[in-house]
Amino acid sequence: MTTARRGPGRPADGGDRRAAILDSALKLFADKGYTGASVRGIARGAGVDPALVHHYFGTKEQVFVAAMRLPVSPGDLLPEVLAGDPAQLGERLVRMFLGVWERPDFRAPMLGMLRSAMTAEQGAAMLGEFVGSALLGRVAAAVDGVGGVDPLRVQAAAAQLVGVVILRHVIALEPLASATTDEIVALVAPVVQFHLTGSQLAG
Amino acid sequence: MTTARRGPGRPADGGDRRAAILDSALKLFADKGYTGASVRGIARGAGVDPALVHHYFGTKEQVFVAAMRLPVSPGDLLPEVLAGDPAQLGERLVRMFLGVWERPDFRAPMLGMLRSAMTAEQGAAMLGEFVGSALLGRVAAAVDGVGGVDPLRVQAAAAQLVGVVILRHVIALEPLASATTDEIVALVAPVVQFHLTGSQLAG
DNA sequence: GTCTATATTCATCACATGGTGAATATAGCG
DNA sequence: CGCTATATTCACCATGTGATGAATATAGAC
Repeated sequence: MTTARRGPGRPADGGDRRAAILDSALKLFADKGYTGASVRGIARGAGVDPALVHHYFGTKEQVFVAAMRLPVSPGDLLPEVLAGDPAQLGERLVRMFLGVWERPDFRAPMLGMLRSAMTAEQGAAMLGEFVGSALLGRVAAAVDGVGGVDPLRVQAAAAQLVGVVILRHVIALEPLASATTDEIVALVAPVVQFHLTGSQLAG
Repeated sequence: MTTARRGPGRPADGGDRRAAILDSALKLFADKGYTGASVRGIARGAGVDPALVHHYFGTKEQVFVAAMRLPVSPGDLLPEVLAGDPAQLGERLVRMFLGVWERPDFRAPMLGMLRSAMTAEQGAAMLGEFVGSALLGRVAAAVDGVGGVDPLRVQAAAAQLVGVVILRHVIALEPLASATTDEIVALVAPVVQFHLTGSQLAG
């Protein structure tokens, strides 16, 4: 029996170590944020020497940006939401937002960025600026045709959504954490619609 | 000139080192969360040897609980909010909540707890349980007299408030971060009222 | 004035962190 | 075959971390 080699040198089996490292990094960054996750922990999770992490990605920061790549740029999802009857804008937005957070390939990196933004004060600014201009700005501009909406109103809508995600996916507060998407849409879509368009809100 | 002593032994001047440590700890925990703040950093901020921190408080965790003490228990503020015309419940709640976050003696510890809860997964559970049962539960029970409100609705209201605080005080997203309390109340109070009582919401 | 309690620092431990450079083994090309 | 590029680990380094125990100086009680 040829016992599995363990030591320096290229191994005979070509398991994809690089992918394993990315997986492990993704999970750890999502769970503990940037500072909470360690290169050694990532390596351990991938069953690999810490130096290999540096070999592939360079610095820890580069591991982070590599692991946080989203499968689709968030901005690319917006047109689909913004097109259509403005009276259902709120619902479409909430549905897309919650849906994206249900997909593991989105949720993990977004959790990582969110958790990191809460601590690494520099990351907070970056994320804030991105979300603020790249996403909220486009929503604001698209809502009203010409004038757009008061940015404060858009941010109030964003706050409602961010709050739901934090209570649901970070704090895991019950029953919110186990509610269905439809239940949450029913509660939150009218609020978002109200914030964005000032519509009446029926209970 | 009697140069200020520097070295071991009790100093002649009796500056309140203990309070200085608590101050420094509060600021650091608020800025960086539990794991991000270090005992050495706290000591440095207080102009003091790290061992003195341990001398006074024992472990880092005990420093944390000592520093996170709020001037008033949040539950004690609730009765004032819950009493009065139910039609203005949302506004009273939002006003109190935002007001509390403007007071530095509240904001610093709450930021510390929030930032820590986002990382130290154990802290998230604790905070979630406390907020969930001690606060939201009482609001839910008080709103409708007998039956109370669907907890999901209460948590949707909480999400709106939490989201505002995070965008305003953690991410510091403009213009939300610089908006006046009254502006935010105008936007958010109707939403909270809607969530809690299902009232109509006029734009 | 002596004695004890307390405030403060120093020296140190054991361990984790991010990172580097060299060693070693395999793959793949000529 | 030989040569080079690559994958992988090993052995370190400098620094930061929470924590402990001893040393030293003052305060306050008797």
